Amino acid sequence: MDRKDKVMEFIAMFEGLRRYRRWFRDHSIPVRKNEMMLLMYLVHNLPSDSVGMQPSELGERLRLTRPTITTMVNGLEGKGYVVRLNDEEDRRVVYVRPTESGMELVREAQANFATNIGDLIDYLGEGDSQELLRIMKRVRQFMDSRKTNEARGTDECGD
Amino acid sequence: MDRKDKVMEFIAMFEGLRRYRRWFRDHSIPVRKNEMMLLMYLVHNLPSDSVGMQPSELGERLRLTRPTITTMVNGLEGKGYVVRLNDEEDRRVVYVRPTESGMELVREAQANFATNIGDLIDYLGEGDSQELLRIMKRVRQFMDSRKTNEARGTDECGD
DNA sequence: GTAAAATAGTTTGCAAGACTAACTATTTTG
DNA sequence: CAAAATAGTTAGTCTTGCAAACTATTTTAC
Repeated sequence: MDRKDKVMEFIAMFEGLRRYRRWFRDHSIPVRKNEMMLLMYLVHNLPSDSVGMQPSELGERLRLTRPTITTMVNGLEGKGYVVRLNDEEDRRVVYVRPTESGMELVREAQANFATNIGDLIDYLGEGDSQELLRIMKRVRQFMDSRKTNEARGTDECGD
Repeated sequence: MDRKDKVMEFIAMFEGLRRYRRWFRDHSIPVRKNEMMLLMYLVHNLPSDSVGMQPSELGERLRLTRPTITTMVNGLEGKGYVVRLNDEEDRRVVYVRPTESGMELVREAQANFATNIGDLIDYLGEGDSQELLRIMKRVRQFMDSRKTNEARGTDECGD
């Protein structure tokens, strides 16, 4: 395959993927989709011994800027799905922590997500879905290294 | 791996990817990114014997609604990168066609895209990049079949 | 052969998502 | 201790994309 064609195929692939969230547009959930994603990330990736995750760390993990995280956390906090906790050592620091009701919301939403994404996993089969995850982790690694290189000298992720 | 974990991994994968476009945020290009994507699609997928592509078809291919396509075409037309042509047989129909300057813009932008995505392809290597495209085509197939099932009885793509 | 339905595209108005720049409050460093 | 750095927030804005309602044309059904 021609190099240029391959680049175009990659672009088409990424474009097609960007709108995957519509699969599980669920009007019944009481938070926005990006808030739901943040909450799910938090529930699944918060170490059990940890009091919460900092907005700045959430931003890095999800590739979003801090102001964006602030807005999302505001929404979730207003509805009682997360709480903000202050660090008494370093009073600049805030920890975000899901509440019981936040964890419950994630459990409910997961049935919905699992149906759609589960179907995809079934469709792909064990081999290809495993393989996809493996390769996509490498893509993510590439993205992260690229971001680090470009972030020199700027306040934040810089783009 | 637990089924629920796998679903979460897929979600994290998709989320991380959604913002891939920032790689080639190029402030020098004189159109919006979504307009650029439309233009690239048009230039690369318009059969050489065809006078242009209909907005409705563009919408299907790119998974966007017709009003969205209208807006994007307006932007591109205003800057002279595409033209609208009327079908004399069926006067409801419009064809969108890139101009010379539109094709030139795509050629220029491609150097930029090729650098970034080309680096990714190099990073992944021949095997994994080929494999990724193959699996992602299957993901897209799944998405398309899913969309068709849900679109029954609605005006348009329905979500 | 015309009235109703369907189709193609557009206009309008809006909501979600995410950004930058500028700000406050704290902590670290020279 | 003053200056720089860090964490988070606020304010304002831009992009993307949608749904609903509209116009114009063509097809269908009686």
